[in-house]
Amino acid sequence: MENLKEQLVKSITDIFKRTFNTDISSHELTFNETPKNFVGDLTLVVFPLLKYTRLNPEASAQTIGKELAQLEFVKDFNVVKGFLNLVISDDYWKDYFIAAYQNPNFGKGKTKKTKILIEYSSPNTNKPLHLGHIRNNVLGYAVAGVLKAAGYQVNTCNLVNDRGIHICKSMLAWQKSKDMPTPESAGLKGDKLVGHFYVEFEKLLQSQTQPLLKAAIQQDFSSFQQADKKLIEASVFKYLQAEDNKKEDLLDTLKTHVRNATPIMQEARAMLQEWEAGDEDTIALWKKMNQWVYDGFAVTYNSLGVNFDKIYYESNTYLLGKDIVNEGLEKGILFKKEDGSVWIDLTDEGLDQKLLLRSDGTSVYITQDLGTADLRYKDFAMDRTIYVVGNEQEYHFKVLQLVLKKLGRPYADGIHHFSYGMVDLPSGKMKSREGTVVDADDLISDMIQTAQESSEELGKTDDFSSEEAQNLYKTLGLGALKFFLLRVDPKKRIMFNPAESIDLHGYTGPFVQYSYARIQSIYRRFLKENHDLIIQDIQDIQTIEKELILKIAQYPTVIELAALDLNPAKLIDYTYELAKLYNKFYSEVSIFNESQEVTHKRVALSVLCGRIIKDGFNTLGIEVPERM
RNA sequence: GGCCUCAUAGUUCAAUGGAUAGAACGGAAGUUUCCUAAACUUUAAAUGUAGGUUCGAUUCCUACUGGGGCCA
Repeated sequence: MENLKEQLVKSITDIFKRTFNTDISSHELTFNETPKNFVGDLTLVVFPLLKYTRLNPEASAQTIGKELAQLEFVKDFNVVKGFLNLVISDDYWKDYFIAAYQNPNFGKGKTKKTKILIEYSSPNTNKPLHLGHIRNNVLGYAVAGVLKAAGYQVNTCNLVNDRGIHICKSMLAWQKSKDMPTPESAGLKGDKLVGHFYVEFEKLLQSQTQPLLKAAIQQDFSSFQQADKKLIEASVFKYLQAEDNKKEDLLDTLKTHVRNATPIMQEARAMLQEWEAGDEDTIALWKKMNQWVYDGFAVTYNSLGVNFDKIYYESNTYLLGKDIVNEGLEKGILFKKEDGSVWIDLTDEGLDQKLLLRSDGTSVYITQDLGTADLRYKDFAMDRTIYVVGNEQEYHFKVLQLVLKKLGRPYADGIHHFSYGMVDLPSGKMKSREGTVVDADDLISDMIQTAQESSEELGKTDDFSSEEAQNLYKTLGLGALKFFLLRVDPKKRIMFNPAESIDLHGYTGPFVQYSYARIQSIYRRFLKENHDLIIQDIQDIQTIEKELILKIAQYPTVIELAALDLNPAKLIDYTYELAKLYNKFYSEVSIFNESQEVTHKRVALSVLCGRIIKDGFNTLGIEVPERM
């Protein structure tokens, strides 16, 4: 198909040079697939070329069409308004099909030198993974797969946020618990156990905040420490004086200040300082609890089938970030305020001033990201870095890239924030405090369960061994889940309704998987009755077969475009269209009980469709079943 | 307050500025002596409002309305 378009572009450029005496560039030529209701395979849009032809649309199209009809593979053409529809000869499609069938790398892009590093997943270690993380992981894996398929040199990494106040909160709550349980003693996955104590901390914090807040609003500040008093007094004053419509926001601010002033928060901050100072007991506890979390994450990652070439830990990179901040100060790119905090001024870039190091010298998120960025470049020397991170952090990444640019980092221009939309519930955003978070492990097992119920109801697995059946349920359940997450444009938000389980019919993973299983069934039967598949003596191709070949011919372009746009949804959509068209083919024609030539041709066509479905799905991290 | 983003059938999603806006679910009506009916066929149903740019706008620009987010 690409080849075909290239040849057409070349011919048309020639025609314009010869007939109209102008040079036109290839990007002025737009080819579309001819819509169903018109005759043809490919359509050239002539409107943009009128300025060169100085003829009306019909005449222009006619002129070009007559010339193109000279080409061997252009069988016929017709003109409708400004659209030139080209009919490509059946021989061309037949040859294309045979070549594609014989090419084991069909669809793959040419090997490219560009090295790309993709960071995805990047969890915090204080809570278990939820549906939002699943979207991140599935997208990260799929983007990596698509880029590999397009020929890039791809590595993946995971940056684990393993240090900070949030971890200390879980640690502190655990210490305060009566029995200080382990995952074994509690019978819980490690990440769930640590997450449980994070929630416990929040409860404790809440119980300390409420009375203090009440007192503060009644202007009783006796329980606050001297250091907090000023800020809270001011905050209360503002709140009491505000007009009604601003009260809610100001109350939130006040609440935050009060939360920070509670004894429990002070304890947590003290623990973080001990950690940073390298206190042995604190470090030991931190290591123990993080290990529980990693063991838990490993289970979830394994179910999802994702993996990484390298895992970075912020505890190893945050100090590097501080060095970089110092470097920036020396170079005069950053500046220090009176209180000792370090900032960058980005007002010239249309942003504002941004904090890079707190007055007490502790690092903020971006400090660590600077350190990680340098370290990664040492490790991979990549041309492009793709950060798979939610769109709530767009501002953060703008700043990160600008800071690195100002510091003259060679990799700064290659940074790309792959900004994906949040997963929303009908009630709005997932909020852990309100208990509306959809847990990753729960959702995965729900999906597998749903697939099992559906399969059993249809009696599909009656003759399966129990291991085979379990594998199928997993393939289908995860296929449905991943397809559901990948089918939407990554930039857009996804709506997930926990009350309805993810569909297994229609525009879904199992639909495509079903087509694949059918194809395998056909191929198995064919192999029982035949030795070799002979495609050399194909005579002619029927309409539905040609439709399939045209769809097949789009595959390389789809891979290329999906990589260019970093959009796996394009590949998802394509696999669905191919499967749908195959199902139509399957119901319209019979494959066996035909002449040998026809049977071989249709089996080969089936096998090629199956190969593309499998290849496309595997690229996206989705499995296909041999039977279902 | 400043900045970013989204708005398409009842619902969830598509549509490099191109022809009569596609799918899926849900609704209505059909298909099984034949390779897997988790399928196939037919059918009803949508571009938030008002302007502008263009041969042509769901797409680009401006304002408005209504969601979501970020910064302090």
